[in-house]
Amino acid sequence: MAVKLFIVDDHYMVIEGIHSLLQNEKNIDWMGHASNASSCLAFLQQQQPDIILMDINLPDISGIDLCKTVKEKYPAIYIIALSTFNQQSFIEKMMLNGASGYVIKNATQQELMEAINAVSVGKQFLSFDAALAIRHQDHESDVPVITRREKEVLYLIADGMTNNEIAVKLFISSATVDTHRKNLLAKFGTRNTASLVKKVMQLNLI
Amino acid sequence: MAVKLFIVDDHYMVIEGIHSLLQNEKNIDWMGHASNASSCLAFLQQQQPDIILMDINLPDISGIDLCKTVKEKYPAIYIIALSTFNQQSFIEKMMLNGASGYVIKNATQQELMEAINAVSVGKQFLSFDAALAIRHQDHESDVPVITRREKEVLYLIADGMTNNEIAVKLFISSATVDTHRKNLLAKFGTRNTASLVKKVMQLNLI
DNA sequence: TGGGCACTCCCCTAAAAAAGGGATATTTTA
DNA sequence: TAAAATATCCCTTTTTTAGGGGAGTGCCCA
Repeated sequence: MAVKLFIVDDHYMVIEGIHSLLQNEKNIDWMGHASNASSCLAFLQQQQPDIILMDINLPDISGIDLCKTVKEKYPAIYIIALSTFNQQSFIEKMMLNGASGYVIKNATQQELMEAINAVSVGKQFLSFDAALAIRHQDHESDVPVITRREKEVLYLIADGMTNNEIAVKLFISSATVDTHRKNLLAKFGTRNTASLVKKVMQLNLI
Repeated sequence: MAVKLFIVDDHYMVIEGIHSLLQNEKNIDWMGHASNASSCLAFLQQQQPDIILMDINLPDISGIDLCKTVKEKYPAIYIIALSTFNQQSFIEKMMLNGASGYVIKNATQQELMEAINAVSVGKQFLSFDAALAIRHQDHESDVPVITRREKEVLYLIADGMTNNEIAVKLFISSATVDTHRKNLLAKFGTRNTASLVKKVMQLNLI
């Protein structure tokens, strides 16, 4: 039985490329494509594919959020994330939000078919390059647990405010802000504000 | 006479998409593709196409630099930049480096052919969406122009190094590093390191 | 009910950065 | 070639951080 496939990607050339790669596959039933999240959701109200190939970068809502929404409304649909090399950090979130696999946009026809076949029977598929990327990420970026107050202070630090300014804003002493700042540096294992902000941005906490 | 076309893009799906879009065009002579800058340059030593469709994001050298190199060595080759929506800021640089046009990766077959036809007779082609995009960019996210040295210093600052450490690393005085730091703060319109790093990360310069 | 945690505040010193200023080579480029 | 941009260096002063330390209060929960 053919797998009903739908694609969400804002790049027409990518859609055309995938279409071209899969046009000779007999067990693929090409249902069409959407170029943004909202038209994808509109389509799903009419028909449901078995598998959605979903880009992470979409013009309206991010693929990460769209993935979550789709899985909540249609748990039976399997989602394969489509990603670029530079987006490894998002892939984990995509998987957490219910994606069953991901392939990188320069995957070959063979790799793409492997992914579709694996996912269509309920397995997970992680493309080799991306799996490598995630492993890298795993042992160098364990997100520390920070408290509510620390997070507040962190945001204000990243906005360029000094301890004194933050103290005024939060109605606390600048000594307290300093303590929070020290704890943040310790928790993130960073030496100074610059590396703290960089790390926090990389972890997408801001 | 057929236009000899070559493609440089690191995403196989995009190449396949373009190939598929153009396969029925009689006046296109598909010469092949490269997935990075160095294999593109290697190819050009053997054969020269009339037009290169060149992605801006390449794994080794940026398309912007590759464009410059190619135009210096082979001025007769016309280059059309391939871009994503988010990369409007680079397009201008691409044009400055000798590109004759650009199309966005979700261009239709018709748009792509218009671009190729225009460029092959020496005209410029600016895709509508991208032209709009450039106008948008102008007033909402002006990425400041920073020098090579400033960029080096910026990276090291974001890595948490102090002026002294950077000075040792770059074999310059810490006073010089301080000057670069001041210029960076001024150019990005930020008050301190924290907001500088945040802004730079947001602009995807790191 | 007592330990753990979050939040608050304070002390100290040394280091670093921010914010002014100015100056002089060198390299690019128009 | 001359102007412009870039890279280099130095000065002062003030503000801010970093890195130690300790310490009290309130809250949750085992």
